[in-house]
Amino acid sequence: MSEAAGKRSFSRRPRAERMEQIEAAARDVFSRNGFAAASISEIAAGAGVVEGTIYKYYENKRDLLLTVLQRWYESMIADYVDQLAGVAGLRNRLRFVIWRHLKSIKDNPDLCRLFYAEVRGSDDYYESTLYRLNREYTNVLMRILRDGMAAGELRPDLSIALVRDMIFGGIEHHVATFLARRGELDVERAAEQLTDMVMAGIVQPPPAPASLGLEAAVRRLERVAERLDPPARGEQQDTGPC
Amino acid sequence: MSEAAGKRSFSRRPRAERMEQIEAAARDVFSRNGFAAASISEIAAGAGVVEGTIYKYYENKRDLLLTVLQRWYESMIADYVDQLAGVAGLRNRLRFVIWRHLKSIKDNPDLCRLFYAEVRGSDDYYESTLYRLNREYTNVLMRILRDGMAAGELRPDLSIALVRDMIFGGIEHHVATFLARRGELDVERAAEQLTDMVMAGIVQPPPAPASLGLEAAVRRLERVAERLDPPARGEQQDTGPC
Amino acid sequence: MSEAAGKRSFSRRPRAERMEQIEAAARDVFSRNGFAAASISEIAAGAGVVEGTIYKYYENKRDLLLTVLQRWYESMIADYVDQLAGVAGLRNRLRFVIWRHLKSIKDNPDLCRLFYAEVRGSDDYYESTLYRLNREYTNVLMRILRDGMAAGELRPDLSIALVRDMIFGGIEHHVATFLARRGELDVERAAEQLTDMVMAGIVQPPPAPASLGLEAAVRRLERVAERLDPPARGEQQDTGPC
Amino acid sequence: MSEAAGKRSFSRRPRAERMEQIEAAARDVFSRNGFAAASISEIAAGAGVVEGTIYKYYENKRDLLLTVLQRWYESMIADYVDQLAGVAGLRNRLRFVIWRHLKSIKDNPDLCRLFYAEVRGSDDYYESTLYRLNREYTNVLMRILRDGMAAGELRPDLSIALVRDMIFGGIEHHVATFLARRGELDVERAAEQLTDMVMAGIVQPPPAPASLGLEAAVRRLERVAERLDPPARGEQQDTGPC
DNA sequence: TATGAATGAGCCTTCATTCAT
DNA sequence: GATGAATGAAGGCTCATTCAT
Repeated sequence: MSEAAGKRSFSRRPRAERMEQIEAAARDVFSRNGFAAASISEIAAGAGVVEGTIYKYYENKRDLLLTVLQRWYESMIADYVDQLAGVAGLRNRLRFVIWRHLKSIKDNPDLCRLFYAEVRGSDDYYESTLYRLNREYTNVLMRILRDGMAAGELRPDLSIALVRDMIFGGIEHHVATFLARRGELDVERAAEQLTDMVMAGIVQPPPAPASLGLEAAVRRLERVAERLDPPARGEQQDTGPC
Repeated sequence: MSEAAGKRSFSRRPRAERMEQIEAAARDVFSRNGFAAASISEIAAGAGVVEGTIYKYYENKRDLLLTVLQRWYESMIADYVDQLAGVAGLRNRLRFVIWRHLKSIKDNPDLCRLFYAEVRGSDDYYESTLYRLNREYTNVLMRILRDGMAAGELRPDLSIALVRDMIFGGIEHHVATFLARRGELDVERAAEQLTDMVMAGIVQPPPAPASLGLEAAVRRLERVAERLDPPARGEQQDTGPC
Repeated sequence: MSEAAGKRSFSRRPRAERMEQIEAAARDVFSRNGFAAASISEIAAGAGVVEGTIYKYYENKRDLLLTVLQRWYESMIADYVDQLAGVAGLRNRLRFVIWRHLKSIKDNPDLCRLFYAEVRGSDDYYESTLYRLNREYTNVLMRILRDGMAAGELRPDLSIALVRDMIFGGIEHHVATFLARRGELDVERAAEQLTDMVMAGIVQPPPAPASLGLEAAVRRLERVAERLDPPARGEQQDTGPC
Repeated sequence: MSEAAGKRSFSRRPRAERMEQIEAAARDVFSRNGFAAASISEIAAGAGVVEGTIYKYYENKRDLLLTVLQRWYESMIADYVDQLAGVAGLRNRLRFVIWRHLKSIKDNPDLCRLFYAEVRGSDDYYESTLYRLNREYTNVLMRILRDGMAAGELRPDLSIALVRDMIFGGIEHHVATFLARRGELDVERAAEQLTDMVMAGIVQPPPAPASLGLEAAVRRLERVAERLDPPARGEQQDTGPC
């Protein structure tokens, strides 16, 4: 029902307007109360229609919720690829994706909460348009990763999907307290740190022990060479005692 | 279990035993139907008591859910620290934490789903015992990270909390399809990959400093060789000493 | 009334009509069982609607009760003032008020019992419309009393409110056994006696001032007679002149 | 059960003590919450016993309420007649009864409210001990009234029962706002006014028109007598001109 | 005598959804 | 297309009372 957006184009305008009214009201009420506590009658009142009218446009309450979230995702995707095109370099692109995701959450915590709490994890999600949109959305990151891997910038043994999980999962976990209205969210800082961590990992790169052994070996060779031919040119090395 | 069909047939039991019966039944029913669709009467029937009895032990339906999940968390925490004590080395410990978390999810996907879908994200969560247990649980990882940082094994500029978010968030995102009964979960593989990714990041390390040193050393050796025997032949190899 | 047994058989009715149906059924059920023992489902069945319909018109069970009693009060007030306008003289008006109140109780003992037992004395009563109606109702008496006082017919030192309490309280106490189905109620007799008692009090009036004056006058006449004809006979009587 | 207060005298002490504890707790809880909202478990907790124990002493919750109110009535009756014996004169005695009743209400508004709201008007009341006590209590007034009537102090045509209704009903109506915690209660003032009103009624005793006519007639007769025999002795009268 | 675990019957209420107008 | 009255199922929860221990 909601998918069939406008069959007869000559009556499309009022229909689209009605739907916008309803969806705006629904977004408000759902955001404020959550799905279960939201009532169709309140949404109807907010949209200036009666309950029955809503069922002319949406199959049921849940369809309305999904539609509201769909609109959100559509708006998020709209200029995503375009904007990304202006960002060059693996790191920058990765950071952009992370930053943008954090920003979307910060800008619409209520919708985000709805999505996390009411939609994702439910059985019908994987058959929904919302799921397809979500895949489209996350695929942007996947492509960046694949490109980076093809370019040799990323380790070839990685599971791209797992990297995606780590990024979106990490973000989601990070914003949990913010979404629960129990903490702030510093988008810039989190984006920077997450990008950094994802890129470079967490371990302190130790002075590579392997090359130390090689170094030592080379030095011994050099000493040998020096005995044969004492240093006289420009390069300095620490030499052992005689 | 459902033999007690007689009228007013008591079966006075110690408090703990009754609670175990009820909680077992509740775990089943909640797991099967989710919170909303679970009915107290079904739980009561499963436990072999009447509905009223349940309210002697639990404030309300939600309290019962939280208690069931509490018991799960308690059991997860029970031997956690002990087991971890047997694991040495930052990487191993990190991998153990990740592996164990994945394993808990794989072993109890239903409870896990309940926790994600019904509890976390609700308003009362942050005041619940469950929240305290969850903090206790995640603190194990936090301590490992802090120790690793103190030992200089981890980069000192990290946000420990963000590392935790990335790990648990990454796991959660990764298991989503499994929890939705739409995919398998390879605990070992995921643990290994996640540990690796978290530790080392995703970028292809640029030719390590060691190899840089080797290059330099080789050049020096070439120069030595040139002194002994000016270049005349085509191929060069490192030869042993006399 | 209960013909509508078909599945999903609507019988769309104007709002007022539906409410009348429901209130009639409610009045019956409440009267028969009292508030607590009355069940919404029984009321709904009696009204030929389903339970949910009742909640379209009334907030809750109690609101329904209050509405039922409101209607009663409204009907009592409807022609009250008009009828009273046809009654002249303080005593007659007072008697009419008392008589009418007794009559209302006799005509609707069930509603009256409901009002006394379930509403008056509860916390929400003083905020209810019913309370306002009750004040309106009793104010009719108050005005009569005030008028009587202004006209000098009533003692000026009276507390009007206390007179009202004595009248309505007296009536209420008097009808208690009748309401408890343990006695009869003779409206005419009670109205007459109460009016009389309220008006004149209970004490035996000492020989009225008028008779005192008569006594004195007779004595004076005797003295006049003595002057004309000094006492010589035994018995004295008042004799005419000449 | 509660009526059989102490069969075996050797275990009476502890039994009586227990009952006192329970009744004290019950009085508190009933007073605070009313009958319906009072829970046996709260009463039990307040008395330091378990629910089951209460049923050893009282048949059921209502029996406990009636017992609590019985104790109150017993205490009210205890010294009633004695005190009244010290009051002489119909008016004084009547005022004492009214005053004492008002005072009892003021001292125990909660118990009074319970009695009015929960007991009186219920079906079992007329069979209860409480009813017998109440009759005993009101009979004190009835006797006063009968005595007053026999002594000629009260009008012989009164319905004693109706006078009682007017007094107790008037009091009850008057204290209603106080019991609803919405007004104060001035015992002395109310007692005085009510006594006065009951005794003397509300009408302004008019200068008896009948005796005025007689007076005038007598005066004419006196003027006749004066013409026959002009005034010369000590008694003064207001005489007309001429 | 005291305990206190267990009983068990019901009712109010909600609200998404339908469909006659 | 819009209306909005009516549906109707479903379930959490309470608490006085009982009775085995």
